[in-house]
Parts: sequence; structure tokens; C-alpha cells
Amino acid sequence: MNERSDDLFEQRRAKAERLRALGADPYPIRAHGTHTAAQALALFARREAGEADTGATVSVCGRLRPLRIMGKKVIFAHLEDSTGEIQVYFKRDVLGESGWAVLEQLEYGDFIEVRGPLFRTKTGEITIEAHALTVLAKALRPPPEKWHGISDVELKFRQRYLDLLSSAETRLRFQRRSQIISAIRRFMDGRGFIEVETPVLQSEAGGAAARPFTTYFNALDEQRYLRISLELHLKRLLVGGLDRVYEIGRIFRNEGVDALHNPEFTMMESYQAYADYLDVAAMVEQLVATIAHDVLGSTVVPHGETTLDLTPPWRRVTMRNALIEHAGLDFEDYRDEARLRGWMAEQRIHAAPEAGWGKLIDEVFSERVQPHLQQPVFVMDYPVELSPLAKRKPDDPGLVERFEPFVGGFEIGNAYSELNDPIDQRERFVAQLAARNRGDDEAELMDEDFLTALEHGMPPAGGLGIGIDRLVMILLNEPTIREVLLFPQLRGRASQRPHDA
RNA sequence: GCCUCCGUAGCUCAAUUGGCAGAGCAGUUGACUCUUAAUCAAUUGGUUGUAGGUUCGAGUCCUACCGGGGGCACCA
Repeated sequence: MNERSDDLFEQRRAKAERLRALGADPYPIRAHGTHTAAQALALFARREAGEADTGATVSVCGRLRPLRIMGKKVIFAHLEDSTGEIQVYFKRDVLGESGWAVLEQLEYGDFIEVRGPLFRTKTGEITIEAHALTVLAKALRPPPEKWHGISDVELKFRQRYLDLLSSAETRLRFQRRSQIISAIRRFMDGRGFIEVETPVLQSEAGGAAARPFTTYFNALDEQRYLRISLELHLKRLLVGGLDRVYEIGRIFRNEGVDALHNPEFTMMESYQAYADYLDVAAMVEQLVATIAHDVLGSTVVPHGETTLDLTPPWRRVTMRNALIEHAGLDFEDYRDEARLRGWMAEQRIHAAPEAGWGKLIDEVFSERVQPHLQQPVFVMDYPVELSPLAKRKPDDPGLVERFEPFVGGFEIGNAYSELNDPIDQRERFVAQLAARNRGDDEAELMDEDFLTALEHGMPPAGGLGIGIDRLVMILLNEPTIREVLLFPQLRGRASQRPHDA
């Protein structure tokens, strides 16, 4: 902390002391607002329409925007809350000398409560004429620049509150994120799903191909993993007879950070007994369209320079055909791993040495197909090697009944007809162990508890996972996951915290 | 982990070839009784991310480190 910001801090602290001396507690316990900014504006509009008299007073709480001081007798300012802002008119002979003395100690960033009647200024803006003024919280540090707000991305993420308080756009983005999640719950609840909660701390981290975070359970003297998916516990609930379940929860993957990845992110998974992946696909396009309509009012959403049309039905294409179309590769001609590696070398596509056939196919797909998948599309029928928890296609046991919805060039989810044959499931785990022994440290581990559950009988079911953060990115036209997370992960700064005193 | 770009006042940004570190906002002082990023006048505020080095002279060049952006790797 340098001298400069100490100066600003001390100046503001001195004002707080002066407020105390004036008998105005700078941090009172209670506020007594009667209306939000938006409610006050609406109230006055109704009164002008003749629905009530125009004289009654309101009391509004909020954060003070920069003061417009017109001499020693008049000050205009806006008061901002989460519903918007309303102008306040401070007139010295109306407010009174004691109120004016308090006002002189206030500035941009302070929280106050203003009581008085509503009126329209000469320029037509609905305004509160301040008859009484109460300090609610004196800010000791200056807010960001009033016009540009925060543009330093590091400050924006480390001190997101500064971004929020100075950017209505940022506030709206996170309000909409919340509305999207509410809309998901409404949709799922409306279809008879029940929301459940399963453990974050697990003995084995399964259900996805990812490295887990580890932690330690002292009381039991055992290692624990933070979950990397919700899948294996939710399927146990199908065994238990809960036919339609979903969970919205944070999952953790010990991986790098980029525009599409944050190590902790939010997933919605659902499992529906007696359904298959085609039923799930129909649900997904309906779900996304419903959310878009509820939150944005349209199923056509802006996306960079273009738009995305989320209106059902979405295109369906098999993974094989997508590869033929965009990569010129028919994987049925390259079932041999060595032959596939040769083709990839010719095409200059990176091939990880420890990758098996399935992972190689996935690399080709990511490299050559995925960037083309801008408009929503379901990519169907994945190689069994990539999908150890999905049911095989009856007419093609090398493939599974699985799809991923792609929008904007990346996948927003994953779904399949759930594998409920315990013998096949055990064999898949064995194959995963082989991959792990070959060096794939993200292969699934044998989960005996889960296998025991399957052996008790799990109904046929369609399962779904949707990455909420990525869905929000698509719906709100945000190119990076960081902008839809309030506090994205950053390297810690123990010695150089920007604003901690 | 590797490559690359960036880091200047509380915030938003300047600074020519290596040649006196500057502006707007915020703050302070003054003027102004209907303003809208109020306006006008004056003014405080800097170890240029940190530590070294080259040089008569470094915000600028070099090295290392810290933090961030982008790319690669990783991530179905």
C-alpha cells in the first residue's frame, strides 16, 4: 500500500469521523427503505397516470453515484441499487442544515438512504426530493473510474465486486446466469425430476476422464477426492427406485485454465429411467430453447458477429459421418490403431503416444470437426473405447448410444443410454485399467461399490450432463468461461494483494 | 510445463530514437439554486510490478523473479 492510496483512505476515514461527530453513525445497523429504485420510478409513473396522488414520500436505499454540485445550495446525484438507479435532488433549504452537513461528508461510493417526495425535474426525470438523508455505509476506498469502470482483467477477476459495482452490464450478466439456473430447475421439476444432492468428497473419483483434486479426511485417516462428475452416485439412485433425478452441482477437475475450462465448474446431470439417449436429445433441445425463451425472449441468440438458432429440432449427425464430412476420415477403414496413427501423421494431427484408438479418434474430431460445429448439433454414436459407461448400439457393438450437443464450436454436454449390464460394465472397467496401465492416468478406476449397485438391477435409463457455465456462455454471447464465473481461478498472491490492508 | 505479449497515480490511459514521468476521472480548494460523464478555475498525488545489470543518462535496452492476457501442451 503506497502513500497515495493511504491519502485517499485517510481522507475518507476523516469524513467518517466527522459524520460521527455530527451524530450520523457511518455504519448503522438498520436501513428503512420503502421502495427500490425501480419501484419508486414505477410508483411515480402510476401516480401520473392518475392512480394515486403524487405527493406521498418514498425512502430508497442505494449506493451514491458521483455528486453533481451546483454551488452551496443544490446537489444532484443518482442512487443505484440492484434494480437500477434513481436521481436524487438535494436542496439545502429543504434538506435542512444538519442534513446538508452530513451530505458534505459524502461522495461517490457511499451507501445512503434518502426519504422524500417524487417529482419530475425540468428535464423530465423522475427524482426524489431529499427531505431526509441517512448514511448507511461510508466507503473508505474510492470506487473505480466512473465512466470506464474496471478494465484491468486481473483486477476484474480478483476484485469482482469492483467490476460489479461499476458495471451494470456485469451485474446483468450474473443476474441472467441466476435466471438461467432457475429456468433449468423449473424445466426439470416440471418434467417430474427431483433434485438431489450427492457427495462432493469421494473415495474414488469416477464418471469422467479427468484428474481429481485430492484432500484428506483426518477423522477417518483416509484420502478423499473431490468429485469429477455426478454420474455414479446418481445412477445408484436409479437402482434405488428414484426414476427421475437431477443434481446441479460444482465439480472439480485438476486441469489447466483457458477460455473454456475452469478447474471448478457447475454441472447439471439428470437420469431418467425407461428413457434412452434419443429421449434425452429431445429433452436437451427443448430445455435449451425454453431457457433461451424465458431468459432472453428468443431462441435466436447473438454469437460474435453472427447468430445461433437454438430453435428445435437440432441437427443430428453421427460421429462417423461428421468425421467423413469435415476430416475426410471414415474410421471404419482405420479400426487399426497403427494405421490410424499413420493417417494422423500424414495429416499433421498431434497423436499422444499413450492414447488408444478411441482417444486418437477424439483428437481428430477435436482438431478437424469441432470448429465447424457452430449451429447447434447433436453428434451421435461414439466409439465404445471413449465411453466406458454408455450402452452399446444393438446393431453395432463397436459404438455406443451416446451424443454430445455442440454449439458455438464446443460441447455443452454429454448424454447416453446408460450401461446397466453389470457384466459388460465390469469388462469396460477392466479395459479402462489397461488404458491406465498404458499411461492414461485419466482412465476410469474400477468402482466395486458402483458395480455392486448395478448387480442389484438398474432400469434402462437416459442420462445427461450439461456444463452450466458453457451453456451460459452460449446464451449470453460470452467468449470466455471467466466472464460467466464470478470468481474464476487465478494464481494466489500472498505477498502482493492489490487492495488488502 | 513451453512460447509470446503486457504490467506507468486509487481508476482509465499517454510519454517520439535511451534525454525533465503527463492527462482525464476520483480527491482537495474556490465559483455557480434543475444537473445528467454537470461546467469553470486552481491544486495534491509516482521507488514506472520486484531485484539486479548496461549506459553520462533507463518507463524505454539486457537478465531473473512475481502477476496477468494470448497460443501450445493438458483438458472426451
